[in-house]
Amino acid sequence: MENKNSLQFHMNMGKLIGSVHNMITRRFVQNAHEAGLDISLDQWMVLGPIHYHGDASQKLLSDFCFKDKTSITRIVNTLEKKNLVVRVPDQLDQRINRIILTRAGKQLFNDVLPIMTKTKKEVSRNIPETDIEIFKDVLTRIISNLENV
Amino acid sequence: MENKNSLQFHMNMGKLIGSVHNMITRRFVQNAHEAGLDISLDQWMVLGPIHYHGDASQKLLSDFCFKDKTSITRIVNTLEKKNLVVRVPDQLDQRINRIILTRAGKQLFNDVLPIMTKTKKEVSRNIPETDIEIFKDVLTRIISNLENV
DNA sequence: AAATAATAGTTGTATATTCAACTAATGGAA
DNA sequence: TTCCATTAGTTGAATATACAACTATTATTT
Repeated sequence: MENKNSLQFHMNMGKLIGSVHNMITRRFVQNAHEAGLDISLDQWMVLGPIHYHGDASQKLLSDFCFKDKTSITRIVNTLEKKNLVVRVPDQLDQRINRIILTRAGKQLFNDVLPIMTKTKKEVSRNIPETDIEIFKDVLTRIISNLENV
Repeated sequence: MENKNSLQFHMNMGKLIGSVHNMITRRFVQNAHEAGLDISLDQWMVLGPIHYHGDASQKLLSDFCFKDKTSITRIVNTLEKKNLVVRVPDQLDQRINRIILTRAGKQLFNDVLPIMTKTKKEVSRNIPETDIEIFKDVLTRIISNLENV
């Protein structure tokens, strides 16, 4: 583990991304927990679009979040169990579920916003804004490299 | 979903990193599968250090992979079930498991190396090397921002 | 030497992810 | 209009993650 090869392995991009992803997830949950809020980062990633859209279908959430429809099904299950959202069948197309925030869901959304801001600040501390921009740009390029193949 | 706020949400860093992480994981597994190999990215991330170190403890793997010791326990379980590694109790400290590659494990390691290279190439296609360097640097900085708090 | 603290791993519980296979509803083509 | 393909969502099985609580072993302290 002490030679050059191992260091190179250590710095592998996939591993770095995975580690950072896990760390951000953990930090977000911790910050939320300290504020007395019970929500995971993935639940938040789905709750956000539900809030902005108003009556998103699960398909839309799936596309928007780059998550499998299965994942959306299960996250919406969890949110529904917590009484944060409800599934309402679409009037015109019976295949579609419209996901609607409950009052508690709206409340939680507003409570979590500052947690998100705090987490973002902790994550990007001491990193130049220009590097953050390049960082996001690379992420976006990787997504388009892997998206439709 | 069509206004400025939603776009901003869409471009959220945590979400981007999560999406990219999932996409790379999926692509790696697909590439391995096409080559007739059955291994996940996380299994590979643990198998690599086992190979380089020779007789790594689970604690070392945990530190090295930025994964919880629980995760290591379970990934090693999986690798053991597949007869890729064995747990050997340390002679001096009975608390420690030494994780050793089997012949099949060494074989798989060598078979997977080109898959890793291929995946890396697909991921970083059309992205300038200088941007990749900044990208990795930002990832490393985020890790140190979140590591010991 | 005996009590206590620290370390290495495991197990239980809850959440998240993917793929494949499935149901149900919609839309188009013969 | 009937058959067929597509679309939206669910379910099952396998893998991965974190935290808390646990056992067993080693190290430290009094």
